[in-house]
Amino acid sequence: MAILRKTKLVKRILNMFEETNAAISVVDLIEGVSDEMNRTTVYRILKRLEDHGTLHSFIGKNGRKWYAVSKECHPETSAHVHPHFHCEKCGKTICLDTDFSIPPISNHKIDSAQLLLVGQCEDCIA
Amino acid sequence: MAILRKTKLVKRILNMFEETNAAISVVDLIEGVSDEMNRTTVYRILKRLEDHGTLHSFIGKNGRKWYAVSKECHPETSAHVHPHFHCEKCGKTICLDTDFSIPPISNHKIDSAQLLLVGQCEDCIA
DNA sequence: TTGTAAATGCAACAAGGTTGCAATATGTTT
DNA sequence: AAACATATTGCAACCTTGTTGCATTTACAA
Repeated sequence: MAILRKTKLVKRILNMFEETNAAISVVDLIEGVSDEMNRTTVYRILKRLEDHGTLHSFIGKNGRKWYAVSKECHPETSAHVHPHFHCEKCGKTICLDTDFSIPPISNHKIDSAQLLLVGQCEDCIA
Repeated sequence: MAILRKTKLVKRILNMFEETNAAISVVDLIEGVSDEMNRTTVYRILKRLEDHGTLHSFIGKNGRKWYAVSKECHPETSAHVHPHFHCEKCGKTICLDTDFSIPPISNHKIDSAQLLLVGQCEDCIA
C-alpha cells in the first residue's frame, strides 16, 4: 500500500465525511467537489483512503459505489461485515451497527457478505 | 405490462437459462448470444422477462446486473427476498433457498433487502 | 391473408469508471 | 533552507454498462 499524503484535496474529501454520519455515493462526492478537483482525483483519493483503512466501500441499490468512514469499533478485518441501510425517500444511506448472522450454506465456504436494507429512515417515517 | 411474444430470440435467451441452474450476468448473456442478436435486444428481452415474472434480477459483487429464473417456490411477491451466492473462484452465482431473517432496525421501516454471500462453492472447495 | 402492435437492429448517446502521461506538490534528507 | 525522490494531480482519451429514438420486421389474432 502506498504512503498516504495529507494533501489539501485529501483533507477536502475527508471533510465531506466529517460533515455527516452517513455514507456518500461516489457520484455525490464528485458532484460536491467538482469545482475543486478532477473526477479522476476523487476516484483515486477514495481508493487510497480505502486501501489505507480510513474508508470502506459498498455497492448501493442501483449498483453504484458508496463510501463511508470505517469506525474504530469496526476494525477492517476482511471478514468483517455490517449491513447498510438505504432510505428510498430521502436517499440517506448509513452503516448499521447491528450485526447479522450469515445463514450457513451447506458445502459452501462464506468469506464475506453484503447486506443492503432498503426502506424508510426515521426522519421519513415521521 | 406488455404482451410477451415467444419469438425465436426470446426462446434463445430462455434456452441459456435452461442449460444451467445458476444465475447469469448480463455481460455473459450478451457475450453468449452476440452473434445471434443485438445487445439492445438482450437488455430488452431480459427486462420483459423480468416484468413478466419469468426472471428476476439482482446486483452482483461488482455492481453489475445478474438474472436468474424465478422458481415456483419463489412467487414474485415484491416483498420476497432470497440471498444469492457468488463463488470467487469460478464465478458461479446461484440463488439460495435459505431464508434469512432481516435484522430489525429501530425506527426504520424495511421494505426490501439484498443479501449477497461471497465465498467458494462446493466444487471449488474440493 | 391481412392488419396492428410487439419486437428488433442500429446508431447515437449517457453515466460511471479507468489509464497513460506530463506536470505539480509533499515530506524527507542533507 | 534547498534539493530530491516519489506521491499526487489534471487532462484527455478510452472502456464498459446500460438507455433511447426511430425505421423496419415479425408475431399472432381476426
